[in-house]
Amino acid sequence: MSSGLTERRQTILKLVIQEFVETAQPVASETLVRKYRLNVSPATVRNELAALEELGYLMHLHTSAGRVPTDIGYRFFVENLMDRTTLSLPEQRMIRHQFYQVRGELDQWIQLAGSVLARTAQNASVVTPPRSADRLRFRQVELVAIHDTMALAVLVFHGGVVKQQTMALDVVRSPDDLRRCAARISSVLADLELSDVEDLLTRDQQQEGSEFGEFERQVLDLVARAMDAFEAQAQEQIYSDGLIEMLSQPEFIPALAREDAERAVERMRRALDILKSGRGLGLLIPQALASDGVQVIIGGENSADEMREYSVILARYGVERAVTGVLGVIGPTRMAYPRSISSVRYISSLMSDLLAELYHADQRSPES
Amino acid sequence: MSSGLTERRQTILKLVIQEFVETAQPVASETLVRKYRLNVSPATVRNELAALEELGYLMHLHTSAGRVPTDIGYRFFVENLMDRTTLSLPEQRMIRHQFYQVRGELDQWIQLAGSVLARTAQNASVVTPPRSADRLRFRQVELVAIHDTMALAVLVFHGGVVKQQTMALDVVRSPDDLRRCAARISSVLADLELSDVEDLLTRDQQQEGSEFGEFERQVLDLVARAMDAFEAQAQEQIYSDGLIEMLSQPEFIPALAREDAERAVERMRRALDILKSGRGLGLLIPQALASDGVQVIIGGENSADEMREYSVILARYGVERAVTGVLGVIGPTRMAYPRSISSVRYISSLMSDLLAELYHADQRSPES
DNA sequence: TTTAGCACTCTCTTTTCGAGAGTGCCAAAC
DNA sequence: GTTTGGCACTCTCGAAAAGAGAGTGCTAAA
Repeated sequence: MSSGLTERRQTILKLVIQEFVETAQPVASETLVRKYRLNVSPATVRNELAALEELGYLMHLHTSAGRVPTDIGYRFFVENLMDRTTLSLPEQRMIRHQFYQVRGELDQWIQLAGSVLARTAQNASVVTPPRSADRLRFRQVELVAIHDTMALAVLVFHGGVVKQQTMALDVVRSPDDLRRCAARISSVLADLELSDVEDLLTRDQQQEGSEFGEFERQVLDLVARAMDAFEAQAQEQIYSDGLIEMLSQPEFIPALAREDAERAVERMRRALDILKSGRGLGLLIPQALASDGVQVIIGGENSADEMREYSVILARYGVERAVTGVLGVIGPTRMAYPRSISSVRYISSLMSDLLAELYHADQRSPES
Repeated sequence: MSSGLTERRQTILKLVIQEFVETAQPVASETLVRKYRLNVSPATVRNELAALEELGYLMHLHTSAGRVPTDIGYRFFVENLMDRTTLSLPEQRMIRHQFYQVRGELDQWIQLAGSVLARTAQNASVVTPPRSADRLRFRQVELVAIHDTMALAVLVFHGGVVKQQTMALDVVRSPDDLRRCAARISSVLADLELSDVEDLLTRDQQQEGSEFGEFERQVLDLVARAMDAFEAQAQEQIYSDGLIEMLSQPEFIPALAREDAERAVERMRRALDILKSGRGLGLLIPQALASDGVQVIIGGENSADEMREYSVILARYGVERAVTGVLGVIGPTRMAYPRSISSVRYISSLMSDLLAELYHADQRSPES
């Protein structure tokens, strides 16, 4: 009978997980003894493995196969057994340098974060753009003529959000004309939210003589439409990268995953779907947005059924009370947790620092 | 002996291709007779199939399998046999409506074009953003304070290209201060290209007292850097979509593609790589940019070896002498050419019209 | 408690075999 | 001369069988 998780069993569990993560093959008692020079015989290890199985940390695919960790096993590993490493200093330096090279371009940060995460964790990555918890607030608009009957409206919102829209002009307008209109709108709408803008529009429509010229109304409509579109899609945007890295994991290679090739293909297709649609992640992201530190969700711990074979590692980044986003790694449960976690931790703190600079908050994160 | 491509042989070739495109299975003589109610016996059809094979239009995987089209067969089909259809009017209307809904947002056009192409052709799509053949020309800059020590620079270039950059401020600056600086820079750099900007910078550096203040120089540097970055990445940007659609084709499903599952997976991985890296497309796109009409590249006609099993359908879109891009469909050679081609043709002409409006060119494309 | 020995189980691979599909060819029919 | 029925031939595909190998679980001894 099992008498709990003794020291030695923990050691063996740790070795099984490390070995399995490395080789993607069920781990046999003899392999452990040989590879890690344990001072006991395979038979002893077998007894311990059987105990670990009974305790729920390992499982057996069939009688004559080695052991494979369960979700519970991984969980225990992540919480208690794992070496808490950080990325090596040269790696950190290289990553910081890459971010430096795209300084000033927030869009690029997101892409870069995704690509770095994917490369270091050798799995897929997800990044949501930094978002303010507040509603979008208007700041100013610039109107630039592209040619006689077409203008570009550059809308700037609080928090540095910029949106551009082209608009048709009913009549030819001089640059001065445009500038004057932009200035007027900018001052009228300054600091307003979408609902305020809409109120203003309906109020103006109801009274007899409109306060605004026809063109000004056109611009106002455009602003309202742009804000609406932005808020509508704000929640859903998830940038992802590293598909190829993830699909290079043995789980997706029938020759290595000892199983029906059929299933490997089906799995591939599903993984694609998860990343493209964000289904299965939907709940996790708001959750991560509301939590501190690095979240690790292992396999079936995730409520979404199609995610039962995947683990997700997420961390919030950004500046609290100003803008926050989520970034993380997603891959098969057989994942190099220490490396993935440290990578997520590092990138999130780096991004937080970068954003803090931008938002002038001097609350540097502990790491970095 | 074969005596050329008689009428009947052409009919049969057409049927074989249609049947194969539909079912993804080698086509047998009896199937043709039964399904298309030919008034000849299977034996006659077999003779014709043998002749078509000798002429190079069909091939045989092994003795007792039906016929499959060769690249040459597809080529002849596309040039001579294919029904030249267009998308149905309801489809056209729906697509136009979708574009209308994102009017004014060029970035969205590109995404939408990709998604529509992928859906109608049930294959992957590629779209390059519209680019001017000319170098980037500066138009104006706006500086907006994000907070005391951070500003957002919105750079507007000719042709409606907008780029945003954040920049750190060494000292606190008032909105007026920023506006004045932006105005100065805007007028100094107006209509200049990258090389001009760089010249101006070095020239200013060489003379004793700089013409610009320290802050102004900082903004100038930023402009130069942004223009450089833009031009560097301008060529390479390829947006792609429809991966899932393509990978749902039988070629990627081992159960349906009668062959080693191993190979299907490998093929999947390669397809991914092609779309992500754009390798194998590299040459095709500049080529399409220099050609009129819809380009069809079938299988091995493409010089890139990894593309031997794929066909690419490309068309240029945009306004000649102003901005042009390329869009198209990519998928297995067994592709619904009529539909894909008409879809590429329609979307490219639609995008051309939209851009023409933007660029005030009244050269509407023939279709649409 | 540990360990050696060994039977047992299950998978994975290879081989074999038969069924089925479809062709190619020949000789007769039109 | 073209078309067609008949039929042998070829090759694939799937199922079944057999053998090898891996690893366990159990037992009994150290």
